[in-house]
Formats: sequence, structure tokens, C-alpha cells
Amino acid sequence: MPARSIEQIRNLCKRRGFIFPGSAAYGGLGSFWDYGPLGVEMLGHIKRAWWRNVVYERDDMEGLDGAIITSRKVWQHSGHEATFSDPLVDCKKCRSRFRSDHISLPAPGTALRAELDRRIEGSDLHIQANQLVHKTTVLDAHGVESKEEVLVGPGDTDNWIRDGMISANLLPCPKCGAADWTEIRRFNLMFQSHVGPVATEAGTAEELASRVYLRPETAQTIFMNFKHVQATLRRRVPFGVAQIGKAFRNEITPGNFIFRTREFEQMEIEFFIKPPQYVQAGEKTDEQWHEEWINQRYNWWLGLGVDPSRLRKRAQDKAELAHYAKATTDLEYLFPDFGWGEVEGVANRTDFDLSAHSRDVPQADLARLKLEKNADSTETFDYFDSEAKARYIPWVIEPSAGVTRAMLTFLCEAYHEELVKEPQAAEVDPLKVEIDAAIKNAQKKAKEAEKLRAESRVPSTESAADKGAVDAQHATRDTAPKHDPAAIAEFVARLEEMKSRLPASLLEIDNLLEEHPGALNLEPVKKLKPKVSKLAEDCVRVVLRLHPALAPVKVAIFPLKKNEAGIVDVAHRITRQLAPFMRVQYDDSAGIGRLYRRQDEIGTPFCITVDFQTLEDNTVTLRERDSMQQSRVAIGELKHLLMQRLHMA
RNA sequence: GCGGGUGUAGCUCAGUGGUAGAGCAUCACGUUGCCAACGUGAUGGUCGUGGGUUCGAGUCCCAUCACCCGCUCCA
Repeated sequence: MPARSIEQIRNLCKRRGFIFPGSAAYGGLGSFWDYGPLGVEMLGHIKRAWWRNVVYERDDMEGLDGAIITSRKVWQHSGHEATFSDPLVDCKKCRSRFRSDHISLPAPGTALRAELDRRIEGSDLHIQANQLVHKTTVLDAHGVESKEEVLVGPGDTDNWIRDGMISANLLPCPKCGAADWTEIRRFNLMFQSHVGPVATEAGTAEELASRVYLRPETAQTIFMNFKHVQATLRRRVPFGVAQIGKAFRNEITPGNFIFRTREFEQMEIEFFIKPPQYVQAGEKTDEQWHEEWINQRYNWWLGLGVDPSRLRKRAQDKAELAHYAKATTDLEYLFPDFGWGEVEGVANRTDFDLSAHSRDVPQADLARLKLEKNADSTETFDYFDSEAKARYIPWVIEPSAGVTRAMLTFLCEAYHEELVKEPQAAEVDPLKVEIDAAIKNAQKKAKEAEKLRAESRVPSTESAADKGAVDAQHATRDTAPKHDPAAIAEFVARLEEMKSRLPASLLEIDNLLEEHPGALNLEPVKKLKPKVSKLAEDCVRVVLRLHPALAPVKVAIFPLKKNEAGIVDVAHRITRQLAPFMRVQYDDSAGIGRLYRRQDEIGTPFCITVDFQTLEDNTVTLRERDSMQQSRVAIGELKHLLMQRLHMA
């Protein structure tokens, strides 16, 4: 069973040196994390596994490592400066926050739309030649107010109508129905800085000239280097470029530990292919390449130990596609606490980006891609195809994965708690009595809740306004509204079944109590929880079943007795022998059982114990993490055997 | 920004207006023949911060800061 909460992972990561909160001595800084000794090992392994898979094991890929700080022009022409932002608006009445472009406009023909149209006519807004015009109050240089007609903008008329109507307080809040909005604020997600000595006033020509952005995605530096890589490595389309590196986004709502952070690391590929019109019979189309990469990437995750029941492919709807994409399929992992979350996106970006950065692009293509002519660029990112005898701007398929998210995924997937010994009957029997008491209480509470419900159903036949009043009354009177009879019944059934299997089911009961917040509101159940946990704690081991390639420490070496000079010497010698080839850890600071448990918790695949027999025949105990099985291995064979079993040879 | 929650030892947390605690972890010494052993001792705190009430504040009041959860988003 994988991790049941992000909290478990966060605690383990902090306790064992994977991940620490950033700037902790000063109270922390939202959403920035420092990777500790084990974290940096694991990140490195994830990146190496990816690089090996997409660069070394293919014959159509090259690598790249571009600069993080990038000219403002790159992001102007990629579309990020204008569109990589969220338009936010708050309802002043109910304080809900919305993305303004997510509030739906009532469909034409409906009564609400007719009403809105009528009110638009009487407002500062009107539609003129299919464009929205807004009368805005402006101040001139002398502070005198006047009304000025402002064209709200080109493009998607619905969008502008909606924004205009929000600004004019005409569109009702989807939640409370009021029409009282704050200003729409565009929140650009890019971090900016300045290169060289800087004029301080924002928006001045000097400031704009020196402004740079920390890249919000690594992709653009690959596009900027398309021709360099193609020419210097003499590549022919189709080929791809892989890059691993940090990216930065000033997210409005980061969270869920390292799932969404403001500084993160990406593993991205831009795979350059023929545009559809040049594809010959028997060659792959953009759609086929897209499909192939989706499957190839999906299998990579499975190969590193992710269970297929917790990894899915999900094609994005038209509405959620990014401005550059023709189609995108997300790979999503089933995380604890927050459910399915994207760990990789495979996008068909067409020729949008390379065209956007090119000086010379045919007018028809600009129109198709909704691009303006690029007057800043000195290059055209095209390619001469000697087979097709044509010069074209390639299309791209972009598989883009998060390193940080991959780490969280692998940690959640690898996390296991196991009952390694059964508690004594003397301790289990009183527990059974308490469980019975808790069940009895839960059933009583369920009955009460049922009764309350029946009562509250009576006034529901009255008018809607009255019903609201009654509900409000109920909310204050009913001190435990979370008691859902059906949920309690299910909880009781599960608890009873598990009780019958005690002591083997001790851990399951612990998990059940943990995951059932509704049931935990019951007093006897609450009291039960720490008792079960305490008993379980003594009998459980936490083990990270990480794929050996990802484990931060590969082998731990222990002397069975630390004040036995002969044993200690051999253990040190083995440590020195293996150290150049793999990350090893020597530990003699506790009893042997505890040393094993420590290594289990950080996912170390193998432990070596040097004992008295070693001094006689030069063999050691090799203990395997998942099975806890031991075998005797000659010291001379250790390196070879380990390299093999760690998939390093 | 808004709502809710939390701030006491490295971690998990007790703490009734009156001498700041426990368990775990860490370190030292001793002990220890394979799955979270034991003994003895030690380190570690301006109780998030600032103000107020009080003879006296971890505890009551006010302010403030930080973090967590949600108001989602896409690596």
C-alpha cells in the first residue's frame, strides 16, 4: 500500500534528510524547498534515468543545457508575457475568487442574456462592429476627469464581453448572484529581474530594455538552439533535443508539498518532425509521433516502479489547452490527499514556437497561427529537407515532465508500512474490548443522525426561503452535522471485519481510523486511535520500496559488533572498496535491528553486515530490503554482484 | 488578497495565571552474536515576534509575522 498522506512523506523527507523547508531560520519562504543529502541523490538518479532513456537509448536525440535567465524578447514572442498570466477577480459580496475567463457567459437567447444585453445598452459598455467599447473615466495631466471610449480589445469577443461586463458590474457572481466585482488583475506568473545597472521606475524604456525573465519553462531555450543543434550535430528531421533544468513560476496557489512550487525542475524534450503537408506515405504523422511519445513516456514511469492502477493518460479538452498546443495528453498520478495530479504533459505544439521566433514566415502561416510578424528576430528557424526538397519550419512534439513531481510520485509510490511482528495477545485483547465499545457508540450516533435527518425533511415541503432559515437553524443546533449514517455504517462494517482478523489487521485498523475523519468525530473512536497507533508503532516497519536505480543510498555496511577491532576493520575496508562505484553508508551507531530499519526508511536496497564468521571465511551477510532475506556472499564477489543487482553493470 | 487551522527542545506533543516538561532523536562511556535491545550521564528553549493587563503571562487581551489547508491548476 503506498503512502496514504502527503504529510507522511513530508515528515519522512524532513526527518531523514531528503527535503527541508527553504529559508527555515527566517520562518520559511512559501513554496521553496531545499534538497538535503538524500534528496539530491534521488533527484540526480531520476534525472539520470530519464536522460539515459530519452538520450542514450535512442538514436534520434541530443542534449542541451540552456541559460535560466533569458532575454525579455524570447518571452514576448513566445506569447508568455501577454498570456502566461491569470486574470483574477473577486466577488466583493461573498468574497469568492474566480478566474474571470472561467465565469461562463449566459448563452444568447436565454432570458438572463437578454436582460444583460438590455443592461449593456444602458451602461458604459456597447458593442460596435462586433467589438466591445467601454466608456472609461480618465484623468488628464491636470487631474481633470473625462470619459473616453476605449476599445476593449480584439480576439475572442465573448472573453472581452465578459471582462467588460465584470468591470461594469453587470455579470452576476456564479456563487451568490451579486454583481459587485473587484478590478480584474492580470497576474503574470514570470519572475523578472534586470541585467546591468537599472533605471528604477517600472515601465520606462530603460527598465524595459534591461528587463529579463527567469524562464517559466525550459522549452524556449531549446527552440532558440534548434538550428545550432541541428547544424553542429548534423541532425536530420525527425530528431529531438532533451533538456533538464530549473524553471520558475510565481504561482498564485502553490502547495501540496513539492507538487506545485515556485521553483522547480523540468525534464523536457522538443522533438522536431515534418509538418503534415510533407509527410510521405509510410512516414509518421504528427499525430502518430504524439501517440508514440505518450506511450514511450508512460512506460518509463511504469518501468521505475509506478503501479498502472495509479498512472493514467488523460487527453486535455480544447478549453484547457495552452495557447501553443494543438493537443496535449497528460500523464497523471493518483496522489494521496489531492488525487490525480499531472506529472507529465505530452503536447503537440505544431510549428507555433519556431514560427513565433522566426523573422521570415509566410503570411498564410502567421494567420493560421494567429501570430504577428516578428520584427525583432534575426533568424528564421527553418530546415531544408533534402528528401522533400523543401524548406519548412518543423513541427514539435513536447514531452515535458517535472523532476520535482517525479520525486514526489516515486516517494508516494514507494512508501510502505508493514507489520513485521504481531503484538502479544495480552495487548490485543483489551483493544478488542475498546473496539466493541467504539462500534456500539458509532451505531448509536448513526441512529441519532438518522433521526435528525428525518426531522429536517419535514420542513422541506415549505417554501424555499423558509427552508433556508430552517437549515441555518439546524446548522447551529446540530453540533455534529458530519455524522452521515451511511458513512458510519460502512465504517462499522469495515472495522468489524478487521477486528475479526486481529492481530494481523492491526495496521489496516490504524489506517482506517486515520482516513475516516467523520468517524473520528466520535469520542470513543478518537480515543481508540492513539492506542492502536502506539501498538502498531512497535510492530511496524516503514520501507521505501524505491526502484534500485532511484535509491539515494545503494548499500549500507554495518559491523555486527562495533568494539571488535577485526570486524570494524573489515567493514571499513568494504566501505572504501565500494565507495567509488556507488553511494554507500557506514553505520555502527545502534543495534543491528535499528540499523536495518533506518536503511529501510530511506529505501536502501542492500545492507552488508560483517560478523565473526567473516573473520574466518571472508564472507558477509547480504540483506535484501524488500524481502528482508539474507544470504552469505564472499567479499571478493560483492562489487560484481551488487552492480548487477542494482542494474549498474 | 480572502476564509479556516497551527506556532512550546531536532521530531511528536503535554502544560489549570505561580520553578518550562515527557517520549523519541542526538552525543559520550559501558554493554550488545542479525531485524526499531539496555544502563549511566550529557547537549539542547528569550514558549513565532511586538505590545498590553497583572505583584507575576507559555497560559488572558491586542497587533503582527510565518507556515499549513481551501479559494485550483497543469511540470
